[in-house]
Amino acid sequence: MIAQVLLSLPIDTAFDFLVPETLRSSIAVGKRVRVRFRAAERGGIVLSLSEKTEHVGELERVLDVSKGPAFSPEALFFSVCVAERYLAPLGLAVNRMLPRRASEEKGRVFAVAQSLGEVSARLESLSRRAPRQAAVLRFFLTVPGPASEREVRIALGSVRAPLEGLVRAGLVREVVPSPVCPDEGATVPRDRETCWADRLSRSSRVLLMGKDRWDTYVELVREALASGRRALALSPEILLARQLATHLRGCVKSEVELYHSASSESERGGVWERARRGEARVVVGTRSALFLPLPSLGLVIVDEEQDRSYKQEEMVPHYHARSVAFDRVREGLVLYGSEAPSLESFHAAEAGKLELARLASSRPGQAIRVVDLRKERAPLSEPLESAMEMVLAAGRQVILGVNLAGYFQAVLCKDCGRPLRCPTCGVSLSYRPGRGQLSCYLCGKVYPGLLCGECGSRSLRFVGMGSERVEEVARERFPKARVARIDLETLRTSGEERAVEQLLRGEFDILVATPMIAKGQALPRVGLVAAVGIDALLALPDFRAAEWTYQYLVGLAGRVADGEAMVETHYPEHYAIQAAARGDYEGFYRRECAERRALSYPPFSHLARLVLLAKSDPTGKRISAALAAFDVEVLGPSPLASRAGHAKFLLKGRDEETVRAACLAVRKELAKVEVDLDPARL
DNA sequence: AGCACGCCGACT
DNA sequence: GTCGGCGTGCTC
Repeated sequence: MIAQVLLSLPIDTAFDFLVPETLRSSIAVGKRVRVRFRAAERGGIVLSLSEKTEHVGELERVLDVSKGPAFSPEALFFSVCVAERYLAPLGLAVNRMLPRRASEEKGRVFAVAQSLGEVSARLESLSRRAPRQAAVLRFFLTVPGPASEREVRIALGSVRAPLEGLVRAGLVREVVPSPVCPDEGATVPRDRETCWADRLSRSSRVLLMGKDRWDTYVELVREALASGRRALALSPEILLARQLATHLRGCVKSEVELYHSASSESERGGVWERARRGEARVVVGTRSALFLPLPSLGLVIVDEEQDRSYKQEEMVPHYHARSVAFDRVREGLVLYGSEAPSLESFHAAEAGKLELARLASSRPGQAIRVVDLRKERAPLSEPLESAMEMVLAAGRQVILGVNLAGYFQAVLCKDCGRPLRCPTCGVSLSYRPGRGQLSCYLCGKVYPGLLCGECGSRSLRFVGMGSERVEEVARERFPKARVARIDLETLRTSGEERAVEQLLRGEFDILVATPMIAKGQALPRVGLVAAVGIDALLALPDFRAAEWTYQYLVGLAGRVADGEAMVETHYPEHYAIQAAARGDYEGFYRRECAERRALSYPPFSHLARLVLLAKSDPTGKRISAALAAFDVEVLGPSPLASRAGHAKFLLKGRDEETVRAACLAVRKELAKVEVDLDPARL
């Protein structure tokens, strides 16, 4: 027997290895194996098994078959398709999707059996009476979803007795994976105008527009479970995934698993294996959850489908979860949800590639009041300040959405005019007023001395409003209000859990937040949201800047259920702001389509972004020459801000296939070229 | 990836 | 003359 193995190397080809007699019963397609390759031991994944080999010469033998997480053949096939579609080296890409370790889940699995309120109420008395039980209970509160006895034991030592005690007290219950779906027979409302049951049974792709989409998700998940199939819901980021998982847990009887990149390797491995064994029926996660080996998957939800986080930028494969989700299920429903869809998706709906469904029950879009900053002071204009006063006086909350973290949005050199950037990250430097120094918020590097890195000038201009500065201004103007701030930095220091808790419990009067706040459910105690400093977003050098602006404003306004939304801008006439103010998606869509069509940008073309790393071709001559044979428009080479000395190209082509072929030709000509098909930003 | 091989520029 | 950079090819 011979195994074709994809090694975790940046290579496309699989290599043949001999399967020894002793491993024949344990080896299978999708399993992780160890092999000897080039006199070193390496890991790999079994792509296929056969009796023959094309290889001339001796074959090495498979050394070991892992007992840890493995692909199902179907999930492996999907992963290979994604890697190929995005021109990623198969070996690396596929190996990356499979978690390395799984918590050895021998033994029983338990979960909290009562509501959070009930548990916390009982926790206090338990702490005095039975401290071990209290410790175990606290452990369950810190982990998302159920935990095995072994996991608890690793954290707390021997826990057999306290666990039994908690089960007797009814606070914790054992989770028994049953072959029968627990939601079978659950009543499903069928009086909706759209009959989702039909859509689940055949293959459909739907774009669902509107607010309050979570009710529909619940209905669909129940429906999928009732027909004995699995459901997967994707969120653009961990925070939202966690909230959606909590919501679903309260609504469906099945366990809801959470899967994302911040979970530990063994947690991910645990979910992966429960998925493969068919025990995980509902999974909520970020984009990587798409590769879970869920058998008979009947429903994939892509919530906030317009979000850029669905694109994997930092690692290969540079896949777009929204695009590949389309092909994740054969028989079943892929549902894209958004209140302000991406142009690509709405265009697909117009072209008949997606069915369009609108939530009739949905509340109308929140109107947004536009404040003209040419007549008002920033960041807190007079209309905004008086609205804040009223809302605060009524005991309700205010959210100020700022586009950038840090103090100022940029520091410019007065002499050479350039914005000061971090040489390694390419992003604008932030100014720390307390310490009087410049630092990079991405890598954290501090640049001593207030001077321009390019020309050495000491005369600098500080422009725009970062979240820290807005926070400071808010504190000055409203000294009695509790002012909180959420951005990457506060999340890092306080931990996500606490930040979200604080947000939901509402321990603030004024919350200053970066765009991460501009998605998710409405917050009941919020009476006013305001977009402050939106102009920097509108001015971004990316053809999607207007789309992002529209989506940001709609998302931010969506956080207020009953109250007011405002936007401050120097450019109130801009169509993105005007359309967002009216809640007029289609008005925005038509206008934006005209812009995109004129310059043939997506959805009227397909793009690829090439980054030239080879030193032998610094001007990109060879690339330009290789591209000449293809029907693609080539923009560039242009210098890459994030990596000094490198150049980038942008390719535009009529269809994805043409662009991919052109990229392939470039890589054949010059190996050291990074290819990003379908980039989410330029 | 990591290593061997082979090709051209500046150096004890 | 070579040392060494980098680009290319190969690995079961």
